[in-house]
Amino acid sequence: MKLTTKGRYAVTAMIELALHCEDAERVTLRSIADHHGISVPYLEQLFAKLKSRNLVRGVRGPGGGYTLTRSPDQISIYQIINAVDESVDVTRCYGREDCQDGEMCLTHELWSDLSDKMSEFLSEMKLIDVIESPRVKAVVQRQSERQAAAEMQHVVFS
Amino acid sequence: MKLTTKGRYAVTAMIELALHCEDAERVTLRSIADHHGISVPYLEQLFAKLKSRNLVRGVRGPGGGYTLTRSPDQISIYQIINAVDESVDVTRCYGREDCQDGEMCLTHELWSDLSDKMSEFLSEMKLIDVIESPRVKAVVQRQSERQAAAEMQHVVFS
DNA sequence: TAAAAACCAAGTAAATTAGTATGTTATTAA
DNA sequence: TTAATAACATACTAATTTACTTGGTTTTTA
Repeated sequence: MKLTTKGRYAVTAMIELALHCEDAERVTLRSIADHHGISVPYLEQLFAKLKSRNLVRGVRGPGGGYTLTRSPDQISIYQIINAVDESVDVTRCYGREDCQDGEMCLTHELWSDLSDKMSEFLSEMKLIDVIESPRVKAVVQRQSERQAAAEMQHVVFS
Repeated sequence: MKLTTKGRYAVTAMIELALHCEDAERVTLRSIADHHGISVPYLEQLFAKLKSRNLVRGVRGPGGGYTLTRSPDQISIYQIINAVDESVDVTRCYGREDCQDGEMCLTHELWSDLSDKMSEFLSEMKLIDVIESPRVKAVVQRQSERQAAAEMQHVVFS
């Protein structure tokens, strides 16, 4: 279990999909990139992994984009973070004198205990729990209002 | 909140101190380094931070080493991890168009929510909870048996 | 048929992690 | 009093990971 900004990017991106999954709207990486200041190819790398774990589905061509494969209550934060942050080497102690006879060393033991609890916690936390938190909802509300205004301007001037 | 191998090293080292705190025994960085295959100067870096957060006390000279400043039920895993992994920049979105007017953006909001829950979880988890877990205890038991045998040999041959 | 988007691969810059080297200072035990 | 031990300190380096860049191809829609 590792928790870094990389995982945060993935969760953030998945939230964007979750916010548009009701109307089955496709979300482009371009829009996520613009919204959060991440480069498109970097997102592509992350989405390749999310796709291989069957968390998202990609649709090519104009009007294309990504959607969730399941509803946001079926996808845990753990799954997302685990998809992009590949396995950490908890096995650093393997092959050392302290760890012979197939017995694992103290570090390994205790960290995997801790890691398990962490994983359990993040497994229970679903995407829907995050997007339904009041604070997040308030921000989404403000953003969609602002976006509506921007779109209106766009329609007028294009 | 960040969770990497660096934090794991720090927790591991603190466990070593916790295991010897009853008899007020001092633990040298040398012994931790040998035990876990980490370099002494790297541990020194970590312990400088642990010390500045007042989690450990160092005693110089022969017979010296480190001890905990408090009992293991007074030190949380969160405190340890936070001491060595300095603040992550959750503020990547500051200053962008989306985030004007002092309003924080969605990413920031949801990740800090997640981060808070994580921190809460790790704050509740004390050093003593880890060293008292049955699986960890079993390993400590085996190690101390083996160490006793090694020490006996050492006495005989030195 | 042109544009939009996913998809793909290789390389690079920046940051972080982990380690090395070379000290000094304080303390203890011989 | 002196040698050894171990904390404390600083600067540099190697390795790894993170984030980005570049330059494509393929698919699909308007």
